[in-house]
Amino acid sequence: MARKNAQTLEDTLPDAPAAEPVGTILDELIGYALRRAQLKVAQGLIDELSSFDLRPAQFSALVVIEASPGLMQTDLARILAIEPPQVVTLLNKLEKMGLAVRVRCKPDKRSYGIFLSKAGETQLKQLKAIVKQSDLTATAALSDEERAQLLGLLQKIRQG
Amino acid sequence: MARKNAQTLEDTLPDAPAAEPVGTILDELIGYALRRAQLKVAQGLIDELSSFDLRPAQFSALVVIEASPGLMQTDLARILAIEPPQVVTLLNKLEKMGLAVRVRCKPDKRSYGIFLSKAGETQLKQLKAIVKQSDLTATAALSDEERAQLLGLLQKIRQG
DNA sequence: TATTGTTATACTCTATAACTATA
DNA sequence: TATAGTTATAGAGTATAACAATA
Repeated sequence: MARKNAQTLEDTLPDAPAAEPVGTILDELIGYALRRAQLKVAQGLIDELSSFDLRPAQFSALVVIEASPGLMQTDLARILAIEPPQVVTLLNKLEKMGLAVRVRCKPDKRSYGIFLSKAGETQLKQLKAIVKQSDLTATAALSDEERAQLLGLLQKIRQG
Repeated sequence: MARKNAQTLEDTLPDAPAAEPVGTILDELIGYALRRAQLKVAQGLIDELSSFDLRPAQFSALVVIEASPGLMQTDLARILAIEPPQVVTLLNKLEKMGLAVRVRCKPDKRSYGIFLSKAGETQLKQLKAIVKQSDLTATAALSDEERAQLLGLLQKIRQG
């Protein structure tokens, strides 16, 4: 099936296209390997979270809010490395779902404190278990030691 | 700077939000670490390629075409894990830039053979050096041995 | 009937500029 | 004047359905 072209113009062609770009510079690029691995892991997560009508970024936001209750939207934007307008959309969704709330309670009346609702706290407990399991499933080819290694290497890149 | 909220409603709050989601489940998720690392590496690459009016996917396509000259658009879609309509847009751009050509030369008259132009081959040589350097720069925090380790782990995930 | 390439379309993500209300 | 949040908008990336030409 993979041998049906390149008979006419070039008959000195290397080989039929493989299912993956093997033997090219792409194999040596961390960036390309990152993209392909991230795509795969993210897809599993997206599938899992879709049952809850949530996206990965929304889950991350819930986690960050739980860890820093009362934080401002600018904080959330900075921590998640997204832009303030994206935080607005994201929080509107979480508020509409009853998982988080904006509370106008700061000395600075321009800002809100962001908190999880009781329902949000409960939901997040369940979500964390599901997301952790999804992460393990997507990386089932790795041993626990390899996972720890990988986390360390990725964090070096992020901080370096 | 990181200590200016949470004085009113909750004074028993943990701590001011850090610059990164440290101490949460996000730190344990391969998926999250992948996303953040990929974002950083990709940004450097995008910046480098923008001088050539190219996107990362277009560079990848040039590499795959060089490795399998004469391949069909369906092959390219499968190898790069993108959808056929995206291949159309991508190839239109590469043809317009004079880097690649569609040649109607197959026994199957529905398909095209895709080839690099002479200019494309020349350009790609230069691009490969630049992209490789960008990849090394983005992962400057890693040793050569760590890079090889990381590549191996990422490919395990992709294939697993 | 199935496949190659294409068009049209839509939905998400991302980024920026401009507005408001506070400071 | 500067900042927090918001709105509007536009550009990519991604996915699907439907079509024309060919098999």
